[in-house]
Amino acid sequence: MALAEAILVCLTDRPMSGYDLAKTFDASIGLFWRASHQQVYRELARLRERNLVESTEVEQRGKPNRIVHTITEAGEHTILQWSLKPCKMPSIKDELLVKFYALETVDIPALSEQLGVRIDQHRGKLNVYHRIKERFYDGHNLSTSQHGKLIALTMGISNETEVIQSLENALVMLQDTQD
Amino acid sequence: MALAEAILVCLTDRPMSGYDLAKTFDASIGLFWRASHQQVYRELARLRERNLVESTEVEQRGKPNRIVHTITEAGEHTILQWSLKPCKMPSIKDELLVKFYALETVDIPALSEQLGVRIDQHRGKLNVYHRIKERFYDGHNLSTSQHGKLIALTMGISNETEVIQSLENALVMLQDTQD
DNA sequence: ATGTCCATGTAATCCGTTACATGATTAT
DNA sequence: ATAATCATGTAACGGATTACATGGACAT
Repeated sequence: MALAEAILVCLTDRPMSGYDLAKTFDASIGLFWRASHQQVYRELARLRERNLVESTEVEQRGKPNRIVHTITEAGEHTILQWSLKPCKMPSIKDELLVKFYALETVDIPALSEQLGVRIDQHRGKLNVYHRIKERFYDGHNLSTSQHGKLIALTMGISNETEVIQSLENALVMLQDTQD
Repeated sequence: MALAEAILVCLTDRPMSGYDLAKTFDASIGLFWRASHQQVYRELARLRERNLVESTEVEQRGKPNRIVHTITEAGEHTILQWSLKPCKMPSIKDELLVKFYALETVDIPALSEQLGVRIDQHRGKLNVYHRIKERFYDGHNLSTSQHGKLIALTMGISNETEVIQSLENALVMLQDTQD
């Protein structure tokens, strides 16, 4: 149940609407924890019930009103308690690897193509990481929170770099099979 | 809905009981797709309804009877069709990275410890990969299916190796923060 | 005209986890 | 004695995905 905590973490930065949060889960923190807008709205309702966030409606002209959520002290306490508990290993579910596992039963040209697509997706992610790093975290005198984000980003970059290499290698190995 | 396909893939190797499959999802194919025994049993019931597997009870002495599931032609056709469709990107959910993202609000000694635990878990996985590779896939003249499994395993090994390195690096960066 | 952005949600379904339940055999 | 292994499942709950729904503003 770490979606609750991930949302609270985002709100330590600044108060946000559900819409803002959904976008955040599509970009920055979304690099480490994915969530759809439906999940975000549902979880926000729960957080409000548990008094971990406070919500106020803000009127806007020409646009729908926003409901802005602010973390409470109880919310910050929840994050600290959560930070003391051990983390689960991320659970692996990768169809592409299952297809390699089943190479005999699978269409190999189709798999090659899917490998290519996957490589492009990881290249895209790597580019995003690089751009974020250059824009926000390349200066000196980083705050603690910036430093943490930089560490996470650094892990993301080296991981994507490695994944791209090993997918490219797999593509070569796969083409060797076809001859 | 790739659990169905992952089960079918396992059954292309040989007919298996739910218990066998659960163990397989805890080891070999479980390196790329995790599933609990409850999931396996529920999905097997569905596969039987869709006529993608056939199930027969085998009597045993001194042990509970086994229900052995065999893939049908329709089941093999399902795998082939599935192999033509694009793969989803694996969805990322890593609490540890979220904690780095929230470094300001988090207990740093606790996070350090959790990093250590995580590093050990990945070292364990890497050892398992190496042992499997040495035992089963280090000879020559591999069949197509063995070749596919070797490719998947090779990706697993280089990924784990890289993850361990970047977690160790993160530990150093975290200790620099504390001074 | 068409589509995208803003902003909120509900409903249905499916997937995943945790706990419960049974009961004999074999190893320490 | 105690625990692990073999072997099957059910039940309850919670998390995630997909589709549906609304409606104005603004750009092409």
